[in-house]
Amino acid sequence: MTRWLDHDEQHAWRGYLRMHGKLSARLNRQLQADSGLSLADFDVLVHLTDAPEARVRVSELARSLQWEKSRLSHHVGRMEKRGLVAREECLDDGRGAFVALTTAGRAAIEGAAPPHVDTVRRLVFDTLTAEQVQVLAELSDRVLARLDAEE
Amino acid sequence: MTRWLDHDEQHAWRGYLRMHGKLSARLNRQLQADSGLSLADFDVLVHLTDAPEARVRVSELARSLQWEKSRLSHHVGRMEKRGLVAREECLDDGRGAFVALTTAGRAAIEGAAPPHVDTVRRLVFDTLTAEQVQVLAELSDRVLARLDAEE
DNA sequence: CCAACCTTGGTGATGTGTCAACTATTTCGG
DNA sequence: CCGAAATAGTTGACACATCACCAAGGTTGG
Repeated sequence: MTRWLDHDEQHAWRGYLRMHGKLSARLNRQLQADSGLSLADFDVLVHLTDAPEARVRVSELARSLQWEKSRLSHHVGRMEKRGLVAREECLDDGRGAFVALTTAGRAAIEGAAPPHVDTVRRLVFDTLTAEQVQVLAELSDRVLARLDAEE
Repeated sequence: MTRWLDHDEQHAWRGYLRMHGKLSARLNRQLQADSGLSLADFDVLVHLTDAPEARVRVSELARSLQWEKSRLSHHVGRMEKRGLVAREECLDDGRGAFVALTTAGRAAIEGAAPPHVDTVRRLVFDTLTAEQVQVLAELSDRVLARLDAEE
């Protein structure tokens, strides 16, 4: 028998969905307007700058972004066309490929990051108490663990 | 000067993004597999069943879903093609239109809701403490208020 | 060695979201 | 009343996500 959500649960669930919807829309718009990047572009570029030689194997990138490989492949194709990243072949493994940060890509992320972080801070961290942030982290980890456990 | 996120903030932020990504992907997949509906379809149908005569003006639906009108228009078009909803003209206002629930649409939502709620409960509410749920609701309201204030 | 199999990565079709431009109708100031 | 502005909704172009499938290179057991 299905147990429906009670009043408080419904409040929490609807609030969460609503917040995420509006928040991500806002962040996307701001990023797009300030730097011409989408959130997805931003994530890709962040992962590349974090890498030792600013290049990462496609499958590793997919894993750390938690993206499907085909999504990443399409996305990298579009970013490549815009000059933000470049594909490089892998000598060790003929099937493999690297995604590498270009100069333009580095410039883009360096320009995009400060206003983006400012916005996140203003909308989220300056708005919440330290305790709320703490609980958000715990709660996320917990749901993530549950998701992983159900694989 | 940009203040970067400190360690705890970064943990919370990354965790939240990761959780939302995986959670929504999972919910979408489950709903799709069980009932052939997407989360977006589901939301539309829920709002229609909540309405007095199971039909709502397009702009009101857009407002309560917090969707852009063009998104809704496209989506309704696709749902109409699948027989889940029907468009009806509005006599009071020649520009206006209603979106109405069809019999097939009602059947779809009634079949989809129980397994969906079960999944949400299992992944989220059974996993979290009552206090965490409480904080999630508060925190969502707070960020939403901040977003609204910045209009 | 080599045939079956697995892994890496890409492709095309289709559904979905966003933006800007558009049509049709209503509303309202003068 | 008339014409400008506001409102309701649609459309087309394009970015994006997902699915099913494919191609080519690697791996391994017989």
